[in-house]
Amino acid sequence: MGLDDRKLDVLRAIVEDYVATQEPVGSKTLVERHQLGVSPATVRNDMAVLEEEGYIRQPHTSAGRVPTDRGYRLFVDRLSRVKPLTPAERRAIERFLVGAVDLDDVVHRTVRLLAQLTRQVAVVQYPSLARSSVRHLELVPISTTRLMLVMIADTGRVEQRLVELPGPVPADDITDLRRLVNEKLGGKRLSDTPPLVQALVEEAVPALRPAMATLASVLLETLVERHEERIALAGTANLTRGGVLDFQGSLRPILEALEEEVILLKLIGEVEPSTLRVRIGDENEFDNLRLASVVSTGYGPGATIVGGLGVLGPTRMDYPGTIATVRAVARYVGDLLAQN
Amino acid sequence: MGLDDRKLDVLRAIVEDYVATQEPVGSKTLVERHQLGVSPATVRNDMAVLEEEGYIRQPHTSAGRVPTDRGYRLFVDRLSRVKPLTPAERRAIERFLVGAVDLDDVVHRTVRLLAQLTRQVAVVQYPSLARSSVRHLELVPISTTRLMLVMIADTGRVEQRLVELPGPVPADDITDLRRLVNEKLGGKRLSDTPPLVQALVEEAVPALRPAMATLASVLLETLVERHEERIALAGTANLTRGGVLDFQGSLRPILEALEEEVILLKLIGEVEPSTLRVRIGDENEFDNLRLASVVSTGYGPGATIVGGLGVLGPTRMDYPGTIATVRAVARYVGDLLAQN
DNA sequence: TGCTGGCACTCGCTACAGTCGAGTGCCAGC
DNA sequence: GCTGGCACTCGACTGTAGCGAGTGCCAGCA
Repeated sequence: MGLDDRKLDVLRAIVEDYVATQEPVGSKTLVERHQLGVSPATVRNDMAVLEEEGYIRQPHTSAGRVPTDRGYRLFVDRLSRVKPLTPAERRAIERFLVGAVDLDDVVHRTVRLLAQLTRQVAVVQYPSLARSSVRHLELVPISTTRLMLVMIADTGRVEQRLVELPGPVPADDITDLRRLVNEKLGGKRLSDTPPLVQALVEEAVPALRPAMATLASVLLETLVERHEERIALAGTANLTRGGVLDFQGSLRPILEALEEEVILLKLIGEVEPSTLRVRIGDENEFDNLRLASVVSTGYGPGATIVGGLGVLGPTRMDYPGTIATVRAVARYVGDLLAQN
Repeated sequence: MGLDDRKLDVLRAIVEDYVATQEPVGSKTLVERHQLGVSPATVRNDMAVLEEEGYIRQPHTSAGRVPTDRGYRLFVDRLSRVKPLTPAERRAIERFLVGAVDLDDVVHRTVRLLAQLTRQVAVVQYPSLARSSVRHLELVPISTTRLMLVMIADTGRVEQRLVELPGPVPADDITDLRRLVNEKLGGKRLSDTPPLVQALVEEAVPALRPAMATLASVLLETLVERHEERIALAGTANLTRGGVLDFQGSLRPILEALEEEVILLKLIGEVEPSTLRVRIGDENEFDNLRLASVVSTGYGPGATIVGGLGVLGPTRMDYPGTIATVRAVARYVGDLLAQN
């Protein structure tokens, strides 16, 4: 059962060659291109074992071998050697990210950078509101019964919602409301706020309670429960690299998945601290992504994580390179956020 | 040279059949499906003339005819009959757009609705800042040398930028700054503001001039000149309908074009009042879109136009249906904006 | 003059047969 | 346990043939 070192070498060689050439790789070309020190026949025997164990397969009887999802998994877990970024890549990252004026700017630059470096589809989640705390809440009167609630989070995230008040509220009262919400919610994590928000209503003077109740419900419903996450996407054109071969000729399921924020969030949003996740083909919980792999990680200032980012591509991707790039970009973005 | 009525009927029939079936249409099937009142041989003669004039062409010698870009153009201009929306479609529009709480919400719902109804790629431009006026400018202190500038436009558009002040500014002075900018810019069109913004600096008391100058430059550079437009996109998966036939099998150029905001803005952003534009294949100024058609129009409350929206699809698209849908959605969105 | 039926022709599509060659599995021998 | 040799498989490619949708042209007719 156990795969000896040479069999693992063979698997690694198969993965590397197939990723590079997109063509099923045979025993002869394998020994030509890699220093395996044995003959094609020996390699064939090893291949037979690898196939039996489910790490590689033959597209047709008289063709070379192709890695299976399971083969890529083993490759990623135990065989791939770390591929450090080239100096050019490091410079590209720095040059791309300095000069970002704004969280929006940071996110957009990051997603384009990732897409460009990995030549794949890149996805970046804005810092999650649930992981942010309130820096400031601003109430801007629009008319006597309408105001704009603007929330600024410590992560730089800014969200606004129109609030339709139950009745006219004079300017002085708005000031009171503003003071109260900032006093009670300022510095608090949004995920901890629901009880605090409820309490707010009780603490308001009776005259302000209806207005505060509306404000509270807007805060709870729209900022915390719904729509709270945002996503940026770039590089969809990269799906067409590698011709019709990847994704079995139909981009449709992939493009459909990319349109669903919910799916994207699941892909890159579930982040444990300092972990990088690789999901290969079937390991994805969405059927549409059976032919794709996702490399994702969390990012944030210092050790805390405020959001996720990652890339999506064909299972036949350069895992070591992609992993290195995703990790590096996440670190740079984290540093950038820490500076603010 | 002139095309008599029957030849135009033949062209119309060819376009309609080809759009419906995706297959080159021959003289025999044409007379079977349409009441042309003449024999296939006659139709063939007409087709020969239409081909000579460049309205249709033969993919290969022994195939049926296919409309050229020029043929579609004639069809759109003179032959297509208006196709009213079905009640179901009207209902879908209403159901989809009511309950939008927010400009962001309106735009997102609109773009998804358009994509769904037309089954094509939909593009919606946020209300242009250049066509909006300032409702309110809010300055929210973040630290002593930093503040968040939040601009609320009458179109509902909200933009914010971080402003790095040249030195510490006390809270009272912030209040003065806020009052001043609102006094001078409130109600003004952003496209008219550059001279006003310059004047602002002179009108500030000397102590506030440096801060005001920074503020002014942020206002000018980031709100007016750069990044001022935003775009929402949906329905890219629809590009894969019609299999490999449309777009000659390569979505790449299309996807690349869709990633460039500049291109999208050119496509749907250049709007003259109450005009609907159809650009067919070669008529597009971007090479990447040689195989695509774009149907776009402006929208806005009442007669004014604040932005553009439209759809992009294969040249072989249902022009009458698409045109009707785009027009209807634009009107509904305009009404929605007028209510606010 | 304009429409029509008839007819020969074109040419892409499909099916089929044959060849080639990359790649395999297996086996005997070292 | 590795190796060379060998028979075998099967996809890719090529060439041929028949089919059929569709055409252009022409003579005849209203």
